[in-house]
Amino acid sequence: MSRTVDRALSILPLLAEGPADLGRVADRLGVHKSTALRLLRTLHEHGLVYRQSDQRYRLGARLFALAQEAMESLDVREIAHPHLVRLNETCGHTVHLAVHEDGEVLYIDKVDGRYPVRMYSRIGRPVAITVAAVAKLLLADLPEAERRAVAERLDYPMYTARSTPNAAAFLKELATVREQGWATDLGGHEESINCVAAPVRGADGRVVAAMSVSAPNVVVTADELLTLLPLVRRTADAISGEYSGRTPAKGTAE
Amino acid sequence: MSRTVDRALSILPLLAEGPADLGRVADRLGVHKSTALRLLRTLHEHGLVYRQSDQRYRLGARLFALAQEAMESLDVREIAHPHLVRLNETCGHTVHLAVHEDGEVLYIDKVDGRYPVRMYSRIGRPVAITVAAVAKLLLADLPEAERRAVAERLDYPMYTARSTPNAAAFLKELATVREQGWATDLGGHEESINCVAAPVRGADGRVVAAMSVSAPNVVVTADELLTLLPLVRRTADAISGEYSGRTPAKGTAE
DNA sequence: CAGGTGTGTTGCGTTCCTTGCAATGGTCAT
DNA sequence: ATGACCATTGCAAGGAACGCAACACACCTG
Repeated sequence: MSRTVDRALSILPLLAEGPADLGRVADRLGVHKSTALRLLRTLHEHGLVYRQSDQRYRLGARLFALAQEAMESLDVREIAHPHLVRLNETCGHTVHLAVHEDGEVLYIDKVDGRYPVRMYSRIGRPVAITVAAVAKLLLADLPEAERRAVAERLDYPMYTARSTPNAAAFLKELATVREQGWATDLGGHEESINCVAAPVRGADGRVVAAMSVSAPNVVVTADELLTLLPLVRRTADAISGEYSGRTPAKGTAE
Repeated sequence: MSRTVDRALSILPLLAEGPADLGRVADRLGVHKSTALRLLRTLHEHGLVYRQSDQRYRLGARLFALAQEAMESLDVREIAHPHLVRLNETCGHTVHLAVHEDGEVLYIDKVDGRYPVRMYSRIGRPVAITVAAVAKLLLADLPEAERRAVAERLDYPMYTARSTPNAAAFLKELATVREQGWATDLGGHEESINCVAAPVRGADGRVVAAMSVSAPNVVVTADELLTLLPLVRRTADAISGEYSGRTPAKGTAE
């Protein structure tokens, strides 16, 4: 909507790929160097980009601080965290918490399990939206029309043979998930990794977040992992209760 | 330098304080609502702000992803992490890693200790720059003129009775730190917490990062903590060696 | 139900800011 | 020294962002 701002902001993802010098930024933006320079300077003044000693530009410090503050204002995360830790201590597996935002699903918390899980998941990173159990839960809760719109818009990469192949299959899966109130990902992202997930709901019953437990095949089979479902659901419900103000949170004085 | 971009970027810290509606944003920026709307829309398109269900604006998802990627491109962090973990396992205390950027010092990694340390430190958060041991090391390495300039510009909040009171005292402390090649914070931030820190240096000898070990008085006295200094320095040196490419990093296959 | 107040949103003319060019200044090789 | 390459500056012209005012909409309130 605003060309100048639009260009300036386009610099950020560009720099996220790695440091770049002025010429490179100008080229990638398709603008004159002097233009790029002024944009970079403005970004620099706000601390969003940093000029390293070799004069190239990098993403800057303020970005961390902003992300940090944004993260903290997500109160689901604060509330859920101790529950995730407890669940992790009980079952030993990796636990994730994710939210939906503007057609993206992203992890906002993670507690690593005992067993190394080769998962490409990091806090703040977008989720493999077509296959992840948490994504299914979050999207399944959208109103019919929006769900359909999102499903049509997505790509369906075949990470494995069991990945969701297309929009139709995805919508069908979402219907199931919506029905049963929980979701799984059985080797749909990484061949050897299974997940089971449950929704966190707000006071109005809408799904505000989703949590999952992930474990590699070599440690527990999919069937064994499914036996954890009741525990996962109970944990999610506990978070829901606390989040919607029904349960008064015990001993979480921070 | 670019008014439009400048205004747009000013919205981000504003929203970091918490969600705000259009009117509020316009007021705080000192612009007309229609202007604020266009800026917010542009930010929204780039995913930097998110419009929540009550129509108010919040910081958005892309911010996390960007911060995440920025973090990953900091290769000191990658290299240092296993060393921090090892150090933490050895001594059991909380370990921090910090860098300097444009007059700010911020934590880029942290490994929590066994003993709960009531420290207001988070990854991505600015450090209490006038008292933190890591900050002293990073600033002590600046050229004389710049060091002086930064010192004059700072505020000197008295967190405790032992906080650095003013620029003169700070510069004196920096001189000492520069001389001895390590730094401490003995109750200068939190009455009951002591830290000891050592610098990580690049191939050219300049300080690129600093790491510290922090522990509460009730667990170890300041004197006891100081006995860890050789270990901390050795760890920092190991990171330095690996970072500057002298030591080939052992068994860190990702 | 009419009328008011608080929103967010749109169209448009004017102005000022952004743009790209060309020229300058620096730095590093050869 | 010389040339290549990069960042940086001043400037004139064109376009885009600005603020205004009017509209749309929801929510109270009498």
